[in-house]
Amino acid sequence: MKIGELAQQSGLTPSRIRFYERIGLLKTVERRPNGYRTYPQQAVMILGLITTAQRAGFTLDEIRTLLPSDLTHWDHAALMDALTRKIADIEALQVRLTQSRAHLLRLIEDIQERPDDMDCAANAHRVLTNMLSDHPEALDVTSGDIRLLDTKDRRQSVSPDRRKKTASR
Amino acid sequence: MKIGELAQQSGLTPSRIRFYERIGLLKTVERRPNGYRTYPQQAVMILGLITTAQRAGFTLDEIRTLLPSDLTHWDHAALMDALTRKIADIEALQVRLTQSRAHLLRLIEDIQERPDDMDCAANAHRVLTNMLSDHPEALDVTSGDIRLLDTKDRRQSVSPDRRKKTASR
DNA sequence: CTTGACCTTGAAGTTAGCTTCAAGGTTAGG
DNA sequence: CCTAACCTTGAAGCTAACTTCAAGGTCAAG
Repeated sequence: MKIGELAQQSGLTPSRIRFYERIGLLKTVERRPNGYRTYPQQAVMILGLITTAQRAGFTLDEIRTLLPSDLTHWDHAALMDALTRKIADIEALQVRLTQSRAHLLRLIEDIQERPDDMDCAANAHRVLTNMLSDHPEALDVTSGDIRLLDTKDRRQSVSPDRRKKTASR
Repeated sequence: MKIGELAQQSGLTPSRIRFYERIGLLKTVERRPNGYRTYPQQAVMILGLITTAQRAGFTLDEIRTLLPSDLTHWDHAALMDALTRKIADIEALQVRLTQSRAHLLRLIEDIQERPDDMDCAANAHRVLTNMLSDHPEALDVTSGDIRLLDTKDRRQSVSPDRRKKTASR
């Protein structure tokens, strides 16, 4: 099977498949005399596996370390471990989302609850003050590193702009 | 207040504050004769507001369009609309996470449920087949664009690698 | 009058996961 | 023989939200 056909059958683009090969997620495949890649039927399954894992929140890096070159020889322990940790990540994210949602709902209520005798400017100030004093860290779940989330750990190492919450509290 | 002090009080880095100014999220501030930026006390609140909004899942772009130059003059309708939509986004993501979690749990169970008379290779194949036939689109929530999620709409326009699910199903 | 902690700027780097481009070789059909 | 639809490669571009770098100005203390 040439790359175009594999693309059709897997639902991915050829560029994506070549990309996966480049980063070592797919092992280098056989070539025809003319240089064209030739894939075995199994490749469809591997690609399906990869996209499924991605949807479950695994990064390509994680998938690469878990995927054995031989699909029948998995590292059972590592796999179970990864699955378990990913579930924990998802749960942490769920907690965070629940809090965010609640926070937004409270905010909406708070905005609508303007006392009759208060003008918009004062109300804006009231709401803002409420909001900023609201989450005394509550939302700071600083969750695990699940890639469904944009949690790129923005902490710093040792660098020019080295302060960030130096003092206070 | 100079930028360093604002950084301390807000918990952000100076580079980040300057960056926010560059992209038009913060309006250009006053300068001292020597070129240093000078911030009013209010700036702390604005930055707090921005980071809070970010944690709730708003992108800087969204925040920019919602933030009025005068903190006491909000576009009430647009704000409510955005908040409501963000809540919907969060809920969509929660649905997706619940499905992912369930999927992973089922997978773990499935792996452990190996029939006594089956070897690991065959079990691997069984599990894989199960998994790939499992989600007949169920996980394809293709949720809203909440930035907590890595949902960069990978659909294509008109391009070289123009096929992606041309036929099938 | 030197040191070091600030401040300034514009440009380039980072991460993840791809896509797009440029410049070409191959092949099947008419 | 030509054309269109494939295939190849390496390099560069994209997005978001920053950070880092280089090269330099400012200022208070000792």
